[in-house]
Amino acid sequence: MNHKVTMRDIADRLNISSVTVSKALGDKDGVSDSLKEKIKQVAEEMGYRYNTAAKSMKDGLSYNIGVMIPERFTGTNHSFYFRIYKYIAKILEQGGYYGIMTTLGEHEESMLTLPRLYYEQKIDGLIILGQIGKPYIEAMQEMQLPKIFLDFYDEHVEMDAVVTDNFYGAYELTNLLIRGGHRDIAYVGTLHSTSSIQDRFLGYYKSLLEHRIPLQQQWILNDRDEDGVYIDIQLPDPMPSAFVCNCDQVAHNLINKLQDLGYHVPQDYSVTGFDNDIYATLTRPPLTTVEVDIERMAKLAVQSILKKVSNPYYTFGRALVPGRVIERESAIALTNDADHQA
Amino acid sequence: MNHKVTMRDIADRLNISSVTVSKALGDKDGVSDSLKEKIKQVAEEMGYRYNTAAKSMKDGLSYNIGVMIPERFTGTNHSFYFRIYKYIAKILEQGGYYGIMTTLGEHEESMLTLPRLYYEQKIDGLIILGQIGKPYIEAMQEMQLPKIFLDFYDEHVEMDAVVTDNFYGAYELTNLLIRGGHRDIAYVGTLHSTSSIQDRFLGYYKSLLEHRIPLQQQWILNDRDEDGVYIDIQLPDPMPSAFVCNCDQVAHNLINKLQDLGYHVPQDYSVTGFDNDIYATLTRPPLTTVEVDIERMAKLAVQSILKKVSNPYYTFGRALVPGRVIERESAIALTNDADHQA
DNA sequence: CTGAAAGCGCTTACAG
DNA sequence: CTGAAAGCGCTTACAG
Repeated sequence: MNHKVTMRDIADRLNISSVTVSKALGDKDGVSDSLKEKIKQVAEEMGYRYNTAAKSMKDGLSYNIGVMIPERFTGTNHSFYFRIYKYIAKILEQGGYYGIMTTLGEHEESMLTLPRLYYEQKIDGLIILGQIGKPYIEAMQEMQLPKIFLDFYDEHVEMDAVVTDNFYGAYELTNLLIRGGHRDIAYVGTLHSTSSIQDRFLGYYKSLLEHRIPLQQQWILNDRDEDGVYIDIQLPDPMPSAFVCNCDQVAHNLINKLQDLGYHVPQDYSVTGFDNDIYATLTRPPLTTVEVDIERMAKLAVQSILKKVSNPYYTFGRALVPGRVIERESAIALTNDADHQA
Repeated sequence: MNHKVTMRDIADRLNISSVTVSKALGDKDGVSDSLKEKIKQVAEEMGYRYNTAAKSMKDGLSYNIGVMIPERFTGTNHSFYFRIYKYIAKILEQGGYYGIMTTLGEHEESMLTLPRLYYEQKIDGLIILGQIGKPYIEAMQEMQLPKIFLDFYDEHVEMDAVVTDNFYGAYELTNLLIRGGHRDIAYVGTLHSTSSIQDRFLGYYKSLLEHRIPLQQQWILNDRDEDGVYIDIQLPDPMPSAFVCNCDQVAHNLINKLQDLGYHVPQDYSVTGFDNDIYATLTRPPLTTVEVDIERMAKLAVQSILKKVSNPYYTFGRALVPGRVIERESAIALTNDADHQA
């Protein structure tokens, strides 16, 4: 491996100063074009590679952004996390930054342990990807570091957040069902679990309100426990004609359960999902759902955090990324002759 | 943000030198216990955070390991990549390192563009996670950097690799089918696509050989094209009684296809997968498959790359991580009365 | 257009 | 046990 080539080595070879080499390689003014060319050429020849650590020390920036993913919620949705992290990493790289992912274990979350990344000044900003508990959110406030929430938010703390427009997506989905003649529509999701579940519920509720359909408490079905672990969904009695599920995976679980009981989807019951993730196309029938624009969320999150890095006073509140309803086969219009009371 | 607290600030506050602070905080010898305690306390009070960049410059190490994932293959298997990357990141962190993921786009792969991470000395080592093309593998040889392959290998280059014991896993799975009375067994996977597909095929073949069952060329079925994109699987005529698929997703696709044609799995045909990923439990019936020990692969990969960082001459060749056969419902013993010729 | 000096925050080797 | 000096590789501000 020999000794690594530095600007000084290039300078020595050309009998010039390292300052000039620095200027040339950084395409700064103050070097004649001919010398600049020569320097770049020699740098190439000698296999010079820029030393980021030196730059980092100079300007006190690591050029890394942390992405913290709470372990509690990754259990279910690997594909979403992988895809969005991939975009985040790629977009950061285009901006001269790199992403460092860290998972927040349940133990660290409950002990309010801040990430090592922070204590080692490894990062200039932090994207928190996925819902974390309030105590931890509060503990994080002491971190002297720009940070944003991605894919969730918390009203009790003034933190910038980038989220899908969950409210509007669920509203549109419910409207679609109502246009299809459904009036008995259940919502599947534990309301206090995450901001997404809550906002999707409210979109569903808004649609009911607009169509003057009363909200039935017994048609709000829990899908997970306090820890976000899926539970067996208790079917209500009487049954609705359609189920608006808070995510594709839950729609998948529900459809499996209905099918196991001998029902047919969508003939007996219409079911909708949310996210358009792997479950949307895997489920049979494939799900009518809302596609989350993962790439745009990643891009907005990266742009926002980088803006906050260069200006710590920059805030934007809550940025909504619109989704898109995708109609597949798990939901159909209600036919007049069918009677859906169990 | 004020000015960031440095060791010098702590030293000034206590009227000592920064050397002593460095020793105390690094738990080195040469500071009295009482002073050491005092220094740590003041550091805490002042909100001191260690500056990794300075250390990096000092010893020429970034304390980052790159993880390169070729984009060409991530399309299919997000869950695997997410899980293994999560483990890699976690285990690196335990070793005082951080992971930086970078995807290798198809364009970069064909243009033989080396990752920016390398040119910026951002990493001390590189884990290449997922099959890449030979030309790129060769281009990578010029990188002065410890690197290992994870989840694949290439015979033509002497590179260390950590892989599942694909050969043995497929061998055991095929043995299981043969013990169940199957003798007409097809293999599903495009042989020249990846080392995993090839090795799993060879395990299948070894099992046939041991049981003196001739290999039938028409029972080796392609599942993807040159670019790794899944193709429609052409069913052979005559049909076998069982299919050994090179991965769970392909088993999933095959089962769907068989079911669409009106066949029943496993009553009409037994089908096995490989990986025990999300498809294994999603598919109906759930798949008999081989569980890949992702955590152990990640751990071994991290240990190996860190060993190579501290000693560039360390090599270990090809490390095999054993898998584990999991019997579910997609494969059953052949009953005597059934006749499986189409 | 070119370069000597200083400094970013730490650590190592050495002197007291 | 404590600290002054030097250096890691770059860049910025200033002088020539």
